[in-house]
This record gives sequence, structure tokens and C-alpha cells, in this order.
Amino acid sequence: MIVLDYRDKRPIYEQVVEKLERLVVNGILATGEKMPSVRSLAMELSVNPNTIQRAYAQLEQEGYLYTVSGRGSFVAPEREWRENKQVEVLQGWQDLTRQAKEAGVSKELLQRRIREIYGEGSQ
Amino acid sequence: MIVLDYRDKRPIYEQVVEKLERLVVNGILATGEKMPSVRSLAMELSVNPNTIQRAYAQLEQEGYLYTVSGRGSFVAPEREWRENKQVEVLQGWQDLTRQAKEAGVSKELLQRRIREIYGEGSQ
DNA sequence: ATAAGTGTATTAAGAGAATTAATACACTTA
DNA sequence: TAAGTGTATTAATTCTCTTAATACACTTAT
Repeated sequence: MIVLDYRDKRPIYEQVVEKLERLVVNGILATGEKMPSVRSLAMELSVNPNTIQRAYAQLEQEGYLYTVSGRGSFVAPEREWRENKQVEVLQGWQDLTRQAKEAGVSKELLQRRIREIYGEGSQ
Repeated sequence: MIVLDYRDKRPIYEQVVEKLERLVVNGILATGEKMPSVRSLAMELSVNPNTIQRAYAQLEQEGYLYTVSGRGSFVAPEREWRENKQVEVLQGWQDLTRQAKEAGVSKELLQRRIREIYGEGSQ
């Protein structure tokens, strides 16, 4: 389901949060779909169940999943996380844009890269 | 010269690196100018000299300063760090731009924010 | 020459966070 | 009833950051 990067210096639980988050955002894990159980994902990643539990707790806190007692954890509907996600990403993006300006990166270069990433169309 | 943020969860040496980097990039510390000594900056920030030493080692490694044995550390000329800085920032910026797209942020919003940050002019 | 100031290196110890480990509990489903 | 779920607790371990105390080679000013 996901693969850990051992060169990454962040805590494992943060990596798990980030990677599962992206699976949800990209729709690879669809709304209502059952998440892997804490124990099974821990087994799969050769990691302690507590570590996965911590990641799940944070994902629930951020609205990406919800839990039904005794049944498991499930992907939350998009309205629960979409706005927060956009705000969070946009704040980081603006900060990096300011840093790019500071470093002397031209406005035109950034605009070109945006077109490359988004494509030329309106959306 | 700089102020530490104790709410910031990053290591102190990283904060020092980041803040001194910005002073150099913004020209507040000019090329050739003498950096504060390891001991004096440690004293000013109420921090161990080893912590500052670590920050300086990293700053030197990244090309922001150079050392003259027995004399001290000095701000390196712009050509030593400018290109690396731009590449580093731009890579992070592109990654966040992709994330913004993933999260459903529109191209138009990003373009508007760029204009706000850079201003309307050509540069 | 001497003293004070520079960066650098080393070794040890402390503190805090992340992680592992071993259980236990309440709940649901087969 | 048994197996599978998330959750909670407590302890020990590991790792990084940080502090601490020195020491060394070098330069500058006295």
C-alpha cells in the first residue's frame, strides 16, 4: 500500500500520515473505503502497531478518516478534509513563493512552471 | 542579530542556519562582512557554542560563508550560494505546486497570489 | 613575546522524542 | 464464542539535540 523511505529523517508516523493523506487526496483510497487495520499495516511495514495508531489518530484529527468502534477506520468524505488541506498547502506554497522571490527567482519562471504543472487549459 | 523562536520544534542549529541564510540572501549581511564569532553569537542567544559551531559548519558547507583561520568567518560572495539556493527553493516550490493542484487549488488562484507577492510589474 | 580572540575537535553527560514491546479493554462480526 | 477492530497504558530502548568542559592551532593587538 505504501513504502517507507528510510533516508527520510522525519518520524515514521509522519511519513505514514503524509503518504496515506496523498492516497486519499488523489482518490486512490475512495470515500467510505476501509483503511487497512492498525495491526495489518504495522505488520506490512515491519513497524510497531503503536506507530500506526499514532498516524491514524492524526489522520482522524485532520478529518481524513473516521472510526467505527469495533469495525475499523474508513476514508472520510471529501468535505471533511478538502478545505483544510487547501488552506494548509496554500500557506506553505505562499511562504515558498516569497522565498523564491527573495532568492531572485523571476516571476516569469514561476508562471511558466505553473503552466507546465497544470497544463495550458483553463482548469 | 537574530531571535530564536522557542515554539519552533526544529533544532536550534537549523533555525540559526535558516535565519542567517536569509540575512545573507537579503543582503543585510554583505559580502565580505565579518560574521559574529561562534562564541559571541552563542552568548547572545544563550546557547552552547557547539550549537552555533554546527550551524556555521552547515552554512559554510552550503557556500554562505567562508573561514579564515584565526580571523573568523565571513559572508561569501553571491556566486557561491545563489544558484544552489535558487535550485533548492525552486524544487520545494514545484513540489508544493503539485500538491496544491492535487488538493484542487486552481491555477488562477496561484497566479493571482504570485502577482500579489511579486507585484504587477515585469520583474 | 604575550594575551586575547578566532574556528575547530573531542569526549562525556543530560534531556526529550520516537519507537518498540507487552498487555489489556470494549466493541463488532462471523 | 472466537477472531478482528480501534484504543489505552506502562516500561524500556534508541536516537538526536544540546550542554559542558577542554584542548589545539591560528591571527591580531598590545
